[in-house]
Amino acid sequence: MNWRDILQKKNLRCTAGRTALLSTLKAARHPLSLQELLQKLPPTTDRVTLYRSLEQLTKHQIIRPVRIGTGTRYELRDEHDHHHVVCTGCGKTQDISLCAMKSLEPAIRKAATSFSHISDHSFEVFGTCKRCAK
Amino acid sequence: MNWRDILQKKNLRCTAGRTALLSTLKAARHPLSLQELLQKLPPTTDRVTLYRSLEQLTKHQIIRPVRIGTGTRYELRDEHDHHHVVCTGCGKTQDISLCAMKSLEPAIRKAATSFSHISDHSFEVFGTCKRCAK
DNA sequence: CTAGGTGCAAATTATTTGCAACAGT
DNA sequence: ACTGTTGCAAATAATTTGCACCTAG
Repeated sequence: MNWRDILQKKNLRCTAGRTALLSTLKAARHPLSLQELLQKLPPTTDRVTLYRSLEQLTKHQIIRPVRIGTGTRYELRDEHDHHHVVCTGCGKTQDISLCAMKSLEPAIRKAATSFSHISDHSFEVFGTCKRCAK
Repeated sequence: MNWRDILQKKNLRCTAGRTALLSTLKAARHPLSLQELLQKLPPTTDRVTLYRSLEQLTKHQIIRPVRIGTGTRYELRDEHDHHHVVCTGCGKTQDISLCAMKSLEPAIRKAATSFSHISDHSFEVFGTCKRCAK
């Protein structure tokens, strides 16, 4: 499935900026901050447009904000069977291919008594990478 | 153990501002944003001082930043056997008294091959509260 | 054609920094 | 006293808003 189809399915227009953004996120294989995106995307990319694209794509569940350290980063939402380990020293992240929700979901649904339904979750693990530990 | 002891143990000075901040976080029983803190703390509280206090207390592991929705909120770090369910509609949070790390830790340590050690984690669940679902 | 998107300017808001005065131990 | 903390002013950076123009469908 290409970007065009994904966008159209949500009634979003397929523009050059958006496909560039999505491809960049895809290529990165780990969450990118606004800053990082501005660096990787063509220099003509407008800050404000990027803000708005991220907002739209997030709202339509195509990407997901991941809150790491101080800032927010974004990743494609398609593969959510993994989480991240983040180095508190240098910010480097490594994927871990397990999903916290898989095992915990039943208990959480039972515990979240004042909630009507659960839609998403975020799980980040923090530590020190071998490089920073030296 | 009172705030004075906790602060002194970390070589931090026990000031009125800090104890007020800690007591407020304690009383809230759920993570508070900078905004919320400014509201709850005495009106003389300085924004900048609050930023710096939060930074210090975070660095010394007395409090912990929790990234929810758009912003960052803070909570005491003492009881970490719970997580939060956050309503994406109104921001309301409910505690769930289970710890994601308990069951997942062994698998995570094994998977995080490029990490020297794991220090912390954050786990947030998003959903819609019954009120917003209507 | 026409509603959704974009780009630029400008307003807001959030966060950081420098420095002199102050307070805890 | 000595050093960490605070408060204020001011610089920076981040995010939002308005509006005219553009473009995918």
